[in-house]
Amino acid sequence: MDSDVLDRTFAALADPTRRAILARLAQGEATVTELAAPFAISQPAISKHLKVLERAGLVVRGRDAQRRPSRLDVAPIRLAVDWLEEFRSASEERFQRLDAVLADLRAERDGKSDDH
Amino acid sequence: MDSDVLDRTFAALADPTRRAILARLAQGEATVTELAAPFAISQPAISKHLKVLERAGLVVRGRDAQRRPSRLDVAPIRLAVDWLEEFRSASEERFQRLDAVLADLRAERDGKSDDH
DNA sequence: CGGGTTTATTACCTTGCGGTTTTATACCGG
DNA sequence: CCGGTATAAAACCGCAAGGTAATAAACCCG
Repeated sequence: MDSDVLDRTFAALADPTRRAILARLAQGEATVTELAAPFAISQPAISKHLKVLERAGLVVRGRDAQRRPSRLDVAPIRLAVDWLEEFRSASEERFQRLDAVLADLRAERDGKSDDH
Repeated sequence: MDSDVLDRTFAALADPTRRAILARLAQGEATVTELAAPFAISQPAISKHLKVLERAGLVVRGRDAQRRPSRLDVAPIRLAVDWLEEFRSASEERFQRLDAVLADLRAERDGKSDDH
């Protein structure tokens, strides 16, 4: 299912620490300790967050000796935005149809005949 | 904090049942039983999902006798899209800077022929 | 009033999340 | 080889999510 990707992506985004990590990674690669520095939580907690981001495909990890630098992959973000945009346009389309109906009613009331 | 809104919005979107409910509501108001019909889960489960969507501000509920029709509010969606777009543009901006650096390096190499 | 319909509430279960501390692993440099 | 550094893994905790079944509450209609 493609739905699982959205599940994991939205779930990954639903945490402020993880969003901050992503924002930091938007500036470029970073190691775990670099990522952990701004936060008041422990290093294993950050590693867990990274694993969540990795499972969502938002983060890819490399290897540089002891370090495991993380870098971004925005592909899942694109999928999420696509879903949101399609959803929003679907709901707006509905309002356009509603507007059309209201316009028809107005036209009929004002005596103008057959237009649809 | 404005972050809580994002937390709740992304968390609400991280469930396929809730995304389906939202897609259904994009077509117009619906009652709980109407929303529950397509799913194999019980009515209280749907009511719980609706409460999650309501807490995220994505759904507003009315009253029509026994019925509690749900309708959409896309405002939190807009916030989520805003965050995603800003994030994506931030990461892309970084790649532009990287491109600029690489171009500089190339220019220097081609110009001064002063390699090491 | 009383029965039917719609929805919410309650109590409960299981699973997973976000955090901790502690311990193990892997690697570098002197 | 040894000490320091960076990261992962394990075991545990509290708590909330997502589900169930059963019951209550609110409302219409005959």
